[in-house]
Amino acid sequence: MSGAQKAEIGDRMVKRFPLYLRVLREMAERGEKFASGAVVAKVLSLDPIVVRKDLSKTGVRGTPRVGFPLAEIVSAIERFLGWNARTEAVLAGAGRLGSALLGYPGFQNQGFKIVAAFDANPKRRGKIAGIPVYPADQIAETVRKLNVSLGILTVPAGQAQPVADAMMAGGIRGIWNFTPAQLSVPADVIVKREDLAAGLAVLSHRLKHGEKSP
Amino acid sequence: MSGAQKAEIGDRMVKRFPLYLRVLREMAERGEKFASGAVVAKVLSLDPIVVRKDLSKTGVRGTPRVGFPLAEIVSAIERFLGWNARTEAVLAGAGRLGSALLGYPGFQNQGFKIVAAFDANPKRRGKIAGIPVYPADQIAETVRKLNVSLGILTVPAGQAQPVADAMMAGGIRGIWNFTPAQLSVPADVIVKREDLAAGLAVLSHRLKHGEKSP
DNA sequence: TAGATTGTTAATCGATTAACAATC
DNA sequence: TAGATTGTTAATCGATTAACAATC
Repeated sequence: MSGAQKAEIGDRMVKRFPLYLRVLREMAERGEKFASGAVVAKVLSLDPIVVRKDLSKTGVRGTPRVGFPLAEIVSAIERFLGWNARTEAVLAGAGRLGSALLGYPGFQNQGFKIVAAFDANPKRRGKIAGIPVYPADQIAETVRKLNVSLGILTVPAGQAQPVADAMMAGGIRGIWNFTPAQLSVPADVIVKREDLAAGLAVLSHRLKHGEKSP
Repeated sequence: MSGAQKAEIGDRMVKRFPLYLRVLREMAERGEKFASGAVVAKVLSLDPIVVRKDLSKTGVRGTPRVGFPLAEIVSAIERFLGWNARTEAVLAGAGRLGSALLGYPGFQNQGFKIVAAFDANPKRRGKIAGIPVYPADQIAETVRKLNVSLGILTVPAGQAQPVADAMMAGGIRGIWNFTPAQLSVPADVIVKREDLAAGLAVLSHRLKHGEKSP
């Protein structure tokens, strides 16, 4: 309530930053040097006040009538998200969804790289999209050896907890959970659930009850 | 402010219903007849007040010390989400992510079925997971013929708008957009964006700034 | 009955929106 | 200068949390 830039940063805000980053990087690629929050807001159909306020959280100051210095604001957002340093991850469950993530090219824009995968099924061993797939019983050991802090779960729901346990035994600190399972983890491990059903629920509820998009 | 059950229903609430549904269905399968909000809350690590309040929105009344009648509450939630009737969908872009969705078995629990897919690449024609893949130039025509109201976009970002346009030309009313593209659609078409980058942003921001999971 | 659980009203909290002065 | 845009403070809104009476 007194320090430099207090005011908590909520998930809603954090989720908008990748949008800003994408637009701002595009503008930088086009050779522009400054970006006004107003333009970014228009492109993303957001309220300019929101954009202004969010961008101010990066610490970068804009200049009226001109906007924010592009190079600065881009790298400030990358720092803010932790996307400046490359984060390495492992993935467990090289099924359909797992393979899709292994081959997803967008991750490199997000300072994010999957360095190893695991699967219980011997048929899925070898390499997928250039990433080696190891047996599931090597998770803890490999995670420790590679010193990876982030794990992706794309295993069947029933396997989620034991596989998460193995990852944590290897020293994983964050889990991106694509299964519907409710994980139990110690307080210092961060879990982010990615819930397809939730998105579908919002869509079908709106479709049914005739609401408009936001 | 006066009618039966007013009080707007927000996205946050809607997103919780699939969680309830999963837990409640499991309990029903185990042969139980009643479910207390308290138990559901515990299983999902939610505040019991939230669960109580959400469930009351279905219109089903619980009885103190006993809970909610399972069969009733399950079908009320299904109705609420529009998952009682089967919703048919088409998918455009049968790449890695598209194929993963085509093969995703969980959709049938969600009253949701993909009946056709499209891809510009002739190599991807035929059937994937039993679902026929047609040329991309047949989108509008096929959507109209099958009378489908929901479309899934897993095409490259650059294709998103024209493909969405084709879907809408065929009469699509809701679009589940897995691309980072910002779609422009008429007011009566509902778009739900599924944003992997947003989830990753929340996770990496927490990992970086050492916050705890909620 | 006693105790657990529901349903509902009120209080708190956080995020969005509005308003406006500062500034280039 | 005039006008657009930033930065910030205040007002509004919605969601969560707390409190408690009702009831089985």
